[in-house]
Amino acid sequence: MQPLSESQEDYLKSIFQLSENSTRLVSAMELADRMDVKPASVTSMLKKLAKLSLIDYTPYQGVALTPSGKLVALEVLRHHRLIELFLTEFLDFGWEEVHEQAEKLEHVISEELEARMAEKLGHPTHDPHGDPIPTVDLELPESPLLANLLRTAENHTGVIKRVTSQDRDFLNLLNRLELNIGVELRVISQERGGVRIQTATDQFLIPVDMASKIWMEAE
Amino acid sequence: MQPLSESQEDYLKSIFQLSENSTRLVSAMELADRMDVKPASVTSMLKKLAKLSLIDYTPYQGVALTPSGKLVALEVLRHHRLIELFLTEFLDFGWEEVHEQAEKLEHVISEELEARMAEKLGHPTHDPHGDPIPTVDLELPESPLLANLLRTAENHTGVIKRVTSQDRDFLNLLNRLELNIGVELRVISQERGGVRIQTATDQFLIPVDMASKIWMEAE
DNA sequence: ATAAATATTTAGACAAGCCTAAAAATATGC
DNA sequence: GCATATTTTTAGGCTTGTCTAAATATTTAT
Repeated sequence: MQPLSESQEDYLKSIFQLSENSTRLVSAMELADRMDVKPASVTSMLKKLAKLSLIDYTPYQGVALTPSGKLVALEVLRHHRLIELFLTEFLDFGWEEVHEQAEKLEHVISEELEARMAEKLGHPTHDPHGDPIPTVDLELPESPLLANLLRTAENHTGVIKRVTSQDRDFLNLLNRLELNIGVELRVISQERGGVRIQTATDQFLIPVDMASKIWMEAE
Repeated sequence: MQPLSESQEDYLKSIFQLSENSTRLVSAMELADRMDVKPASVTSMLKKLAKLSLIDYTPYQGVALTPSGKLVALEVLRHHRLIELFLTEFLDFGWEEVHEQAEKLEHVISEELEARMAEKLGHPTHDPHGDPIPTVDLELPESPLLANLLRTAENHTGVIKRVTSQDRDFLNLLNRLELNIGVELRVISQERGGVRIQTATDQFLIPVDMASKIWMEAE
């Protein structure tokens, strides 16, 4: 198999992530939005990826990864997440800074460099945002079942396990609130405006759209 | 100034390196050879770089960097050499492995990542091959005067300070001969076939084309 | 069920960076 | 100094990945 372009890798990665939590097909619009590209561009790339048997593409219906397309996506994701963790662990970057760097680096690191980073990091299973890192065999590691903060029972105490956003401003906000991966908090109440929580030092009402990005270990 | 493409950066870096040890202009052929591209492609890129005021280009004569073109070249070179050193120091790569990785990474690391690597490395002045690393102000550090092994006096004892080749096979050969940066050797004799040297453990006749890549601190 | 709205695809264009082939300029050898 | 060889440029073409505008398909709402 010939090497894929960075753009092709990005499309496959996006298709994977858009379909990760469902079995439905991914639409052209979704891809266009996420990749910040016009729908017409998506269509033309989808035709190419289909010709390479990396996706199953039904015009007007949507797209799904084939097994080999999924492997490519997982490989890129492994690079991305190892890089993010490496940058935080060895170069003192904050979790809010590493996504942008990783977006570029993920396409240019060799398998050898991937392997060395994994080794130095002790073959980690999760990146600084709590996202699972595909194994060297390109399987997603078993993650404990997580529950969204919006669905965490009142009075339950738990630990933040994952934050599903790469938005710098949002992550910066969480930094200032000391709401990082591993932090323990208690849900005081679920309210129409969001989730009222108690941390070691403070009480906050976390607005719905913020809370929806925060995941706790399931009870 | 808008961001340059990887290709443009590569051209500027090559022009810099081809003209580093002389004041003469760089020819299109030289560039085509070094960049593994046809001369016609060089011409068309030179026109673009000239329009951006990154080079002074006289058709049929050759090309030289302008001050701003030189800054770009030094920036890329700084990235390249910091990356090489980082890979050897922190990820256990050999000096023969790092050039290829750095060729790709040099174009995609942020200024922030450059700064963190420099800091972790203690603001180094030379890379694993003994090549000088441009400072953060984009000036080449003062290097002690070096003498080519071919021009090192018989019976002189000195230390290998620089190897001006990135060829994997050549560097691998030097590894097996234990002829690395910092190794002390004595020149037994300059011969028509090369340089006969004495290391801690062995005697070798280093062929001319190998010796010409090896540099010793000047006497 | 059909009209209106939305999503998708097609058609055609463009920029970058490469190519080949041919023309033009420069350099070399006798 | 002229003929030949070499180098460089021009002209035109190709691929990748994007775009806009228009055509077509699908979905939604009445």
